[in-house]
Order: sequence, then C-alpha cells, then structure tokens
Amino acid sequence: MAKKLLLIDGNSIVFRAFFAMHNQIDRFTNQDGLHTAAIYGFKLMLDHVLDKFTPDAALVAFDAGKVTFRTKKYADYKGGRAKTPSELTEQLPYVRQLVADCGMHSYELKNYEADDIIGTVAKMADDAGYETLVVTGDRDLTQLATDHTTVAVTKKGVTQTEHFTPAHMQEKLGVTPTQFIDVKALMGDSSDNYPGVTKIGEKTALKLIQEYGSLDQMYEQIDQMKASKRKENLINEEAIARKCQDLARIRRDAPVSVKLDQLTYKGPQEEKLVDLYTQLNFKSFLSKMNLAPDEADGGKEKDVEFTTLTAANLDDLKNSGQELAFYLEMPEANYHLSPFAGFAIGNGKQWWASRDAELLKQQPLKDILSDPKIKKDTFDGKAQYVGLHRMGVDFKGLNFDLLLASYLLNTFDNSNDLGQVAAEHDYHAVQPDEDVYGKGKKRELPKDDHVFLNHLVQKARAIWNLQDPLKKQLEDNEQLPLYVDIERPLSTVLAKMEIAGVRVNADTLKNMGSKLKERLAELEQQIYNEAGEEFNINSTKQLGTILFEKLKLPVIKKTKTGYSTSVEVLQKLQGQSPIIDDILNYRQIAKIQSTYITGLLKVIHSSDQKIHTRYLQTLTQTGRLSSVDPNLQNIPVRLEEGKRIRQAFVPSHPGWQIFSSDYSQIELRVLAHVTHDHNLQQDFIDGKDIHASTARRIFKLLPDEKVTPNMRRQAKAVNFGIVYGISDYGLSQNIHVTRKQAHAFIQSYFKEFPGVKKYVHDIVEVARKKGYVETLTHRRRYLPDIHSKNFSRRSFAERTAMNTPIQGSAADIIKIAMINMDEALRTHHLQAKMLLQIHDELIFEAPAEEIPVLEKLVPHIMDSAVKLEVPLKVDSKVGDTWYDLK
DNA sequence: ATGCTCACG
DNA sequence: ACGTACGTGAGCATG
Repeated sequence: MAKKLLLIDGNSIVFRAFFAMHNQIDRFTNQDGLHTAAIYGFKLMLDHVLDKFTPDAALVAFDAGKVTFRTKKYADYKGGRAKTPSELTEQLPYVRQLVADCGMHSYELKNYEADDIIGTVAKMADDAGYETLVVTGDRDLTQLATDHTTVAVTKKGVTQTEHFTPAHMQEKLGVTPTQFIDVKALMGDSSDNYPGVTKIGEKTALKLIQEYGSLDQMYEQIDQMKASKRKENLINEEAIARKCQDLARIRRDAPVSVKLDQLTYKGPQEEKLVDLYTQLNFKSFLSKMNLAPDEADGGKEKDVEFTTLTAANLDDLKNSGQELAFYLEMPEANYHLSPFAGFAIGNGKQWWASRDAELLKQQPLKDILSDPKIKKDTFDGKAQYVGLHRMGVDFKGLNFDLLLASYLLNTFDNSNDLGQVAAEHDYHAVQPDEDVYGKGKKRELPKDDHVFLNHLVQKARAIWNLQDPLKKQLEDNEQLPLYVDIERPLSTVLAKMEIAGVRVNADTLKNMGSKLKERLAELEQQIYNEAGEEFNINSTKQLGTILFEKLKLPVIKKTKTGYSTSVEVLQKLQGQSPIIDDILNYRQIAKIQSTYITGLLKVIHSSDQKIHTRYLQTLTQTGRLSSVDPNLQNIPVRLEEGKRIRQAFVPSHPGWQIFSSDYSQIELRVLAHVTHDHNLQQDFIDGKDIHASTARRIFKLLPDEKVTPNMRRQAKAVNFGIVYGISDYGLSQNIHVTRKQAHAFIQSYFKEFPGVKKYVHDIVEVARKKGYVETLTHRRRYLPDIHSKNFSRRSFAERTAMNTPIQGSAADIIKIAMINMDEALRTHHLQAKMLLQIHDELIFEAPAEEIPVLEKLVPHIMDSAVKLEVPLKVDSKVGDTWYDLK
C-alpha cells in the first residue's frame, strides 16, 4: 500500500483556529493569562485528522517571516493587512512545541511561504508514489490537488473540512486545479492585497477560464471577444492579471532541504504532552489521556470493580443506601419492544451488574426501584420507566437523568448514546455503544460477560460522576426549576402516555387501503397513457424526464440534482397538460397509502391493537417534543381524503370517546407577552379575531370598512412570518407578492406594533451578546452562527433568535399543562387517559360520562398553566373517533 | 447515507 | 451579492 503523507499549513490553521474560537476567547487562558484558544483549536484539528487519515509521515509548514520572494517582487503584496493580534502571536511558539510533542516535524524556509513548502513537498511525494493529504484554511491551495494529493480546506470551525480532489473541483467549480491559478489571476485576492481585473469576481473568472481554458489562451483569442466593458478591462489590465497569476502560483520547486524519508510520523510523546497540557491548563485533553480507553489495549474500557448479581447474592443490595445510579440496557431504540440485555446498579462505592433482567422483578431490587424515597440516577428515565413497567416494576424516585440534564444545558448534546453525552462533558471513561457493540449489520452485544457488564457499570458510573457537575451548571444557568419542576416530571407523564397507547382499528385502515389501491391503479394507467410510456412515478428523476424533456413542459425550478417536481412547481404547470392533475392526485394518495395506511398498520401492536409512539424529549432545538415509531404528530387533517385516516383512531373501550383541547393562537399570545406590545395585547384582551384585526391595522382600514378574505389571508401570513423571524423574501414567496410589497407589509406591521419591532431588534442583540436566547422557563438555545461571516448562516441564526423564544415558550406552557393535567386526572379520580400531545393540543380518551368534567377541567388546567400578560384561550372538541371531533 | 417530497404544528 | 420563512418524521429512489 502507498505510504501516506500529511502536510499541514501551520499558519493558516492557527489563524482559522484563532478566529473560529474567537467568541470564546476569554474561556481559553491559562494560569498566567496566556491565550490558548488557537492552540486548543489546532490540537482539535490535529486529533481529528490523525484519527481519520492515519499518516505514515507528516510535516507542518510555517511561514518564515514577513519578507518573501513575493514581497520582494511586488511591494504591495499582503500590504495593508491588519497586524496579527498579540493574543495570537503569543500562541505560536506553543503550537510549534505541540507539533513536536505530537511526534511531527515542522519546517519553515526563508523567503518562502508555507504554501510553497507544501507545494514542493507534495510534488516530491507525488513523484515518490505517496498518497498525500494537505490540510489548510486557504482555498488557494486547492491548486495542488492531483490524483494522489487531496486538499482538505476547513469549512466551519477547524475540524469540518471540504476535500478537494481534481474530480471534486471539476464538479464544484468546473475547472482543474491548475486552471484555478488562472481564475485567481483574474479575480485577485483582496486579503493578499492584489485586486485582479476590475469588475471580475469569482463567477466571471470561472466562466472565462472554463470558456478559454487558460489565461494565456484567453489573451491569444481576446480580439475575437465581443466588444464590452469587460473586454476593455481585460485588455487594459493584462499586466495586473499576469502579476496576479505569478502571485497566486504556488511554487513546486522551492529549495527545501528536507527529504521524505525524514518525515516519518512517530506518534505522540505522552509525558511531554502532559507537561504541555498542564502548562496550558488543558483539562479536557488531560482527562482524556488519564481516563480514555487505552488504544494499545485494543480500545477496551478500563476495568472497574463490580459484583455480578445472581439470585443468590441479591440480598447484597439490601443496605445499598438511599441513592443509586441505575441503568437498564435495552439495545434496540424502540424500548416498547426491545429485549433487555442486562443492567447495572451502584452507589458510587459498590457496583453490581447482571445480564439477567429477570432479577429486577425480584426483591429487594424491585422494592428499591419502586421506592420513591430511594433516589435513582439514570440516563433517559422515560425509557427506563417503560422498560421496567414491561417487567411489572413501577419505577419511582427518579432523581437525576443524565440525558435530560445534558439536553437542557445544550440542546446540541442530544445524542441518545450515553458515552457520547458523557464525552460532551469531558468524561471519557465510558465508550460510545458503537465502539463496544459495533454498528450496522455487525452490531452485536459482547459475548464476553466481563466486557459487557463492565461497559454497563461504566455507564452507571458516568451517570453517578456527572450528576454534581451538571446540576451545578443547571443552577448556574438558572435552569434547575426547568429541570426539577418541568422536564423531569414530564418524562414520567410521557412514559405513561406512551404506555397507554392509542387504539387503532386495523380493519378500517385495510378497507381504506384497498380502495386507495384501486384508485392508484387507475391513476397510474392514466398517467402512463398521457406520458406515452410506463415509468416509476415515484422517481423524481424519471418524472422530471417525462415532464420536462418528453412533454417539454417549462422548467420552473431546479434542485441540485435535477428538476424540481414539488407541489409548488406542479401547481404552476396545471392546465398545461392533463397529466399534472393526475400526478398531483397520485402523489396525494400514494402518500396516504404508504405513510399512513401501510405505515401505521406495521406499528399496531398485536397484543392490544394499539399504537405506542415514543416521544423524543431531548431532540428539538426549541424545546418541543417530537414523536417517532410512528410519528403521531403529523396525521393528516388539512385535506379531507387524508383526514379520513383519523377514523381509524378510536377509544380503547366501548362507551368511551375521544376528547381534544387545543390552545388558540398560543404563539401569537406568547409574542404579545414577551414583546409587551400594547396593540397586540389589546387585540387579545378584547377577544378579537387576531388575523382580521392585524389586517385592519396594517391595511389602515376605517371603522366602517370590511376586512376582505384576501386581506385576512395576507395578514395571517404576516403574523406567521413574524413568529418565524420575518424576511421580506420569505413572506413574498409565501403569499406570492413582490419582495417590495412584502417589505411594505412588514414596515406597516412594525409601525402598528412597535413593541414587536423593538423585540425583534433586541432579541438579536441579546443573542449576539450572550451567544444564546431563552424561553419563559430559561430553556436555552445557543446560536453560534449569530457571529458568522456567512450572510445566510447569520441570517438564519437571527431568525432563529426571534422564533425560538416564541416556539419554545409555547412548548414550555403545554408541558406545564401536561404535568398539571396528569395530577388533576389522579386527584379527580378520573378514568380518562391523556394519549397524545401535538404541540398545542392534548388528546384524551374517556368514558362518555366523564366528558362534561373534562370540558371544564382540561381548558382550565391549560389556560392557567402560566400567567401571561394576555389571556390564554383553549377550545375543546369531542367525538367517537379522532375524525369525528366537533 | 443522502436528497426529495410531503404530512403536521 | 449573498439566499432564506420556524420546528419536526417517514417513505421512496438513488448512489
């Protein structure tokens, strides 16, 4: 196999690391006030690339100084650059030290830049038959890509890179690596202070080089170019282009003195690294070294002491204390059905584990788990509750839930894998399941008892050890009440809803299915007739070919892989060919058939004729729930044909009914609350039709003028837009008006609702300053992209800053209502069961005689969940099936 | 695994 | 100029 060489553009990566972590600059200083963020980022990159690439040889190239052959030749080169901040320069010596301690060579060469060293060594490596990876933060280096040299350019942060091969460049830019030099010649590089030809940016430069093949060939044929301002510029500024070409070309023949065989990668020198990390105060890297599974040990977890439980020694647990970490392993994601693989339990001093989950049904284990006075610490308490319930054990005394706590601290830490979550908190003694069990087809629990049980004990220990630091962080964030009073009790409420399940009549679905099957067959034939051939209608690719090539219909929109055939596009084509209506119909019915008929039939449990969904409590970035296996939060309702699916959702006992209550306009009411906007609040206090009164205000209607349905529709879209974090473009797309008109609507809205305008401005400021936004209950969402240089990412973060407190606070409110509702059903001794939550709606089943009670109780619980500056409104419906609610 | 499409709030 | 409405999950085709 070819030898692998790693070449790192040292200065450019350090720069990237420094600026990538710039918003956290104060978090990274050592005892002496030395800034360390760039060193830290550099090391992150190093670990990442060493893990992925595993080189045989490595070299980190650095710039030697300010003076190079380029600056000598062209005085302005890199002129006007801001001075490198001292916070960065002070870190450079440590980076070099780090490189050395990691067992890698570094090199610099007087008069040359790091680029030229890399270009030259990469050429040597190509000639010697190496596979080379260049890592850089500078896109200019993509000109070095060859069949054996790949150039990885950092994209976001320092560990995410884009790999440029000649093929990738051809696909993305349409030029070869060598041609890219000429592209740079035309477009220039403002950061290096060479501007290129006037009025030519990347797009035009690419086009010209694609067309002519090279800079030289373009100038040879320039007379034939049709007259234009651009042609004039090209002719007048040929000297500039030639100069830029010279500057942009990385040298491949620099007088480097190193030989490839001197670059062998030796691997890290642990002792030296420990010293350096100590000096730099890199606790996480240190703890990784001390705790992490030893690579030399085949990646096995460190052994911990534990006792294997059997029926004979169960009594050991009798005096195990008032607080225990407990973890029941269910290897399949769907814990309603997963087998039980084993469990671990312990109190910080002693640990026990077993493969035999049957032991959980026996004393004293059963008593410990169902004793509310003995605190239990675990991971994903909801899953544990459901699993134990399946064994007839009532899980009580939930104290610390590692998964929930981690999610509240940072919504990105939502992995369902304990090892990964622990690693997010710098705890590395437990491996991710993937590393222990394998993945995909090869996934299998370890046959070796010790390996498996040791892993479970490590999980329980991680839970135990992370409790204090995580609770401390929750407290620091003012999130302890959110955890203790909302999310933790909610997990149990959700577990009970999942266990209750919802009865679905399979025969009803099957009957619908056979009717739909006939209609699909008819439509299919009709479409084949109209197309003149048979094809797979479900394939967007084949459908695109038929519509836009064979039938020559106009192309409305393209996706990155071909023609778009979305509803939006098809609707614009309606009337141009009868095939369009048939396709729309086909799509609608096919969706119902596959997702809702066959899809739901597959997940009805044969034991009780019910569907038991799972709510994901730690997934969404806003605090909403989501629902999987199946998703019961997107059962059709908007169109009659789909809505009929709801006829199959029925009560589980004769004489019972389905009952539902939903919040009316909860997000706009939350908006009125958080913005304190007087007009918006007044409209809600007066009980107005909010979209109509918004229309009245933004269209400046006189008291005797009527709101037309179209005005109301547009005002409704504006209201939605405000909640989503408005942009004129988005609004214009939604209501099919020009961007200008949309802009005018927004201006008019802000004038009428100045409180909202102020909020929109202020919340983005808050996000910029703190790095996160919060809901009513201090639920947090971090928005690192708020500082992004990329317009699109930054804009997205800004819209998110506006939307998250609204959507998230609405989620908070219904969660509080659910906890209170669960309690109220108990205290009122009702048989009614809460079954589903659909973001602003709660669905129950209940005996008919309890319906009058629910009609009072549920709205009361829901509208009094929190006290806002505007009233909350709740509407209720009841019926014999979910479809029949009235 | 990824993209497209479409179901919901 | 950039390129978007916010939050989700599932089925299907395709590489």
